[in-house]
Amino acid sequence: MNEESLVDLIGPQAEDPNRLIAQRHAKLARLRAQGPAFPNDFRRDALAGELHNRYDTLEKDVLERRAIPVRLAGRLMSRRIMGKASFAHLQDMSGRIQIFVQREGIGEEAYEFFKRELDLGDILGVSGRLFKTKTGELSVRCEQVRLLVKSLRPLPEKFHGLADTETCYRQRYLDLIVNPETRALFQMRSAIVRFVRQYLDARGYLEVETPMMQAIPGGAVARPFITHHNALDMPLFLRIAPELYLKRLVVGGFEKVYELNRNFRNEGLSTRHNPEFTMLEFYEAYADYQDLMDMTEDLLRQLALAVLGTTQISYQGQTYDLARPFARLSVREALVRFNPQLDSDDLDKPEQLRAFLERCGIKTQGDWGIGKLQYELFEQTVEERLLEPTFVTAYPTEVSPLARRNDQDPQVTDRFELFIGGREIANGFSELNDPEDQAERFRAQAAAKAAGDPEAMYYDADYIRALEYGLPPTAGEGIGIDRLVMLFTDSPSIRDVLLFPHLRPESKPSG
RNA sequence: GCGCCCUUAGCUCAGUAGGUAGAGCAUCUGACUUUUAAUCAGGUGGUCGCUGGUUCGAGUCCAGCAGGGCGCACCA
Repeated sequence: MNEESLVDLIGPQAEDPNRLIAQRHAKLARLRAQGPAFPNDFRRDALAGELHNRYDTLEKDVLERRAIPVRLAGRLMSRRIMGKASFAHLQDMSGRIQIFVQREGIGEEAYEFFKRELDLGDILGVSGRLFKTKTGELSVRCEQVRLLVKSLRPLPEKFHGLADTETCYRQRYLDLIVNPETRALFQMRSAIVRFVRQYLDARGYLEVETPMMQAIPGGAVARPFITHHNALDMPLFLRIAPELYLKRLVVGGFEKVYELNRNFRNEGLSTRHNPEFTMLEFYEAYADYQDLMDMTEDLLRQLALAVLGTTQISYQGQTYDLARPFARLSVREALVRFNPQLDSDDLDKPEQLRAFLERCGIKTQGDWGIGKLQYELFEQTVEERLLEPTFVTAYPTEVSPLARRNDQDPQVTDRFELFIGGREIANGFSELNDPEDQAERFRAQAAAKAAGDPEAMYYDADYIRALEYGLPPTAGEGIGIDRLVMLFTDSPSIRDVLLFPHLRPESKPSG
């Protein structure tokens, strides 16, 4: 092409510093000159993946005889031009299929257009008939090829794909176009979420939606995001958990409820933390934490079978078999087992326990009670070593402000956490439904907040009022969906399982 | 917030000892009617993240900044 006509056609865009983009702008300008450049009148009647499923096994000559007509649309992902015939691959939501374009088949003018004006990344609509090449690949012998959308930016390389992690996160659409593993991962995520919903629905649970914007953030120990409602001129908090609302619904008579949606916590980012993340919480009346452990074990087993086809899951080089019964042990047992130097009697002696923590290099605070000390020691010395699926039970009441006290030992709660691969996957407990006990624990939390702990809970008077009407004996549980997906997709970072993970803003979009 | 590492063509990556920028793919020109990382011949393409410093000379050495990755801390 000559440079004069290029500037005439498209003006300043011809000066795009990127020559590849400028060339495509020029092609689009020529297209505009001939009519609507972004048509929306092409209709397809087939998908690449479905055609493979149906016809890959059909004999070459049978396929040739039947001459099955198809209309397909998709993105041009590869192209091999050999004189008067060309092969290319179209990619749609279901996969890829090869198209065969001949001058003989679509006419001289259309073939020249195909050779001259199309680029990788363009979106095409084609019609033709199915056939198999001499190497046996199911393909479409095109009778028509239409350009539906001109792609103005070149795609990443066809062979290596897109490898730059930052670009994958910032421009996930590109990652999805060129990296089939990324597509597969997010399809897997969707399958996991779908299965979880079906599992709970089949057991009579009601899916509900409770407020994401709360006047009093509750249900977890974490810092909230704060926003402001203009008309009401009041602060609102993005929820850190739906827990207190879900239990209000159990008070209201929805005896099995769940919510699977986003929580927001104003804390650091890491390979395991994103400011917004997806949590499943479910509550069942007339059940206890033991019932939930059994159910969780079954859920994960069924889930693995459904989405992976096996109970064996591989995570970062380790294999775990979910078919084997999950280990169960108490916080106390775990502390003793993983801290052989620890005298188990010292677990109940604040001074000795604090000294032990300090010897382990764990910084303690003066207002920590025995429960907090035990919990910190557990987090620092046990959690990451719980590789095989393990339920840990009997968490200290001091660190479990919403959980029911154990009848034999009120210093601990009827609570469990599930660990797999050293990561917390689930947290559940028999719910505290004694309104007076709950009010007392809220007061302790509110005191801690007043004393400067930004993560301590607020006193939620309406929640206490709800409990005063009577919360049935109930068990509830939260499962971090992102971490579950990480586990099931062998992903080392939470960003790999979030379509659009949180990143600092780009200084200026480029490329 | 702290520590370590990374940033070179549209993409994937090289870049020696400080001496003025390379490959493959993509793109452009030409050849080619069953290719599939098509092939063959020829060409274009760079603010080496940004700013400053050292030096006769910096992609390379130093400092600051930005973005990213990993770890720590906080947390799920």
